[in-house]
Order: sequence, then structure tokens, then C-alpha cells
Amino acid sequence: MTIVGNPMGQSTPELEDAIHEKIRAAGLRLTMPRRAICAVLAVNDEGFLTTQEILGRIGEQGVPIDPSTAYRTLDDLAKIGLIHLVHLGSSPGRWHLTVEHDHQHLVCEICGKTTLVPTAEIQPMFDQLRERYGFQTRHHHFAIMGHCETCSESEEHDHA
Amino acid sequence: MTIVGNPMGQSTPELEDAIHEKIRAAGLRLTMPRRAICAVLAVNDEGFLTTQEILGRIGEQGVPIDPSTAYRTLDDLAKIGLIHLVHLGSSPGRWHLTVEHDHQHLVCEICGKTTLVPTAEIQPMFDQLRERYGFQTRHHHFAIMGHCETCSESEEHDHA
DNA sequence: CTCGCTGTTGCAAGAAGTTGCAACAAGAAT
DNA sequence: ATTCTTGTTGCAACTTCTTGCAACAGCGAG
Ligand SMILES: [Mn+2]
Ligand SMILES: [Mn+2]
Ligand SMILES: [Zn+2]
Ligand SMILES: [Zn+2]
Repeated sequence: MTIVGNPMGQSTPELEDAIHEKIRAAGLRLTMPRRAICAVLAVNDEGFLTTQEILGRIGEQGVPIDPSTAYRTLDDLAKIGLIHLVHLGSSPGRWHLTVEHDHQHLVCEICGKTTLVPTAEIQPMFDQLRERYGFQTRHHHFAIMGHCETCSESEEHDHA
Repeated sequence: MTIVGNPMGQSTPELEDAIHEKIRAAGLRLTMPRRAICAVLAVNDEGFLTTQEILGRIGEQGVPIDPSTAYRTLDDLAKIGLIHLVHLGSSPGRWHLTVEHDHQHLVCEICGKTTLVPTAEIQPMFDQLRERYGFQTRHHHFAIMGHCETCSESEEHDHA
């Protein structure tokens, strides 16, 4: 089950620039390996990629980078809030852009379909958690696992 | 940051039996390695343990089991709904008992404190997701990351 | 443009996690 | 109690991920 948002898409210079901006703003250096990783992330806006997949794409396209560099860099990008690690099922975690994503994700465990839900729709729950427990939800960009409409219906048929 | 519920606690025979029951009911064989793993899970009711931690405890106490067996067995137990893999931050996933846990977890990213929230309090959100998107939330036992009351307050002080 | 500081990289070694397979043992049948 | 079937285990080989470190290069200062 591959989960990508813009598989063979065009690069999106605006987004890529915005990412570079954030990296600089955080005081990180804009190196070649980082540019390569950002490029992959930019064309996969809305996608969820594993570190291995990112490494693979970079290798296909140009100068490969060392795996350890990829692992470390992705951690760094997460630390500055540019990307986010999402665990879909038991497979390795997947990286997902955070910038300009004011939504949450519903992920179907069966077919992998992801549905976007405006954060506003879930906000009331977060507010309630804060009121009752003083708990400040942080990862305002997370994935809720379950079964999508289509797969739910097929399941009912199977039971009949 | 270690997250356990009953660190050096007594074994809880009732819970352990309930687990054995579930394993048998699923048509799985009750082997020595599985008994060992269940024993660790039973004394750590409410705890979150990594596979490595489980392996470590078994090694300390008696006959060690092969790592591959542990990884495979834990996957099997998850498949029959006995345990659940929870990702707290970027560390390896942690196993958590599902049986008799009708609650969700608020996990503090800073101090690791976990707060239990009755599922009923979050149910309205799940219901809403179903009404609007036809989405059936499955993992009714998940972790919401954020900052607990205490840590939120310290942060405010730091800013001042 | 050149220099210098220091954050980053690639490499190598190791730890963690996965997979195929032959030997083994849980538990049903007799 | 004994036998038989087949799900499980431990081992070995492999892939993935992590960590320490010396060489390197981004980029600010001059
Ligand atoms: Mn998104
Ligand atoms: Mn619980
Ligand atoms: Zn689906
Ligand atoms: Zn806290």
C-alpha cells in the first residue's frame, strides 16, 4: 500500500522555497542532502513517505545521500516543525509535511485512503481536553486510524 | 523516560488467565514464550513497554526467548486485539494491553505522564467523524500527544 | 573574494528488527 | 498414554536504523 499525494508530480517552487526559508530561519544550513530531501517532500505535498522511500527517490534522480544523513536530517526537520512523523499501522513511520496543513487525517487501515478533516471540526475535543485535564494537545496534525466509508460497507456485506 | 504502570508489581493471576483465555479462543497455542510475554504484560497492566524492554524482563527472570519470537508473538497478540502498538514520540513503538481498557490516553511529550480519559468523553468526536465522513474509527485506544498541565505551566514561566 | 568557525556529512561499526526454514512441541484424535 | 498434524520456535542471514568520529563545506565576518 503506497501512500503518496503527488506521485510523479511537478516540483512546486513556491512550496520548496517556503521550506528552504523555514530551514534558514531555524538556523540550519541549506546543504545538498537537505535540498534533495526537501525536493522530494515538496513534490509529495499531501503524501506520506517512509525514510526508505525518500532515499530511493533521491537515488533514482541524482546524487544519492547516505542513509544516516537522511535519518538525521528528517529528525531535524521534524524538530523545527516542518514535517511530522505519522504511524499508519505497524509499518515504519511516514513523514508528512506540516506547513500549510491546517487539517487532520483519517486513514483507512484497509485501503489506505486518507481523508482530510479541517482542524476546526476536531478543535472542540481539544478544547475539552484542555478544560478538563489542563492538557495542551501538541501534534495538531495527527492521524486517526479506522475504516473508510467504502470499506465499512464491504465489511457489512461480508458478514451477511 | 520509562513508562510503566506496575513496575515491580505482583503478578495478577486473574488478568493473566483472561489473556490466556483470549489466546486459546483465537486458536493460538499457549507456548512457553507466549506465557512469558503474557506474564510481563500482566504485571505491567497500564504500562507501555517496547519489545526490547519485554525481552529484557524475560531474560532477567527466567529462560530467555529469541528476539524474533518476541517480535512475531507481539504482532500476533496485536492481531487478535489483545494488545495495541502505541507510538509515543519518535522512539520505538510501545505495547499496551487493550483488554478491559475503555479509555484513551493523554501522553505528555515532556515528562511522559499519561492521563486516562474515559472513551465516553471522546465518543462525540468519533460519532461526528462517522456522520460526516462515514469513517469508522477503529483504534478506540490511542494516544494523544501534548503537554500536561504541570509542564504547560512551567513553559509559561520559561517564556516570562 | 578569501578565511575561519562550526554545523553536517559519509563512513564504519554496532544494535534493532525481519524473514526463510528445519526441528520441535501443543493439543486434538485415537 | 501414544500418535499425528501443523502451528511455533530458534537459528542464521539479512535489512534497517543508530551512533561516534574525522573530513568537509555552508555561510558569516573581514
Ligand atoms: Mn496533511
Ligand atoms: Mn490503556
Ligand atoms: Zn478504505
Ligand atoms: Zn508533563
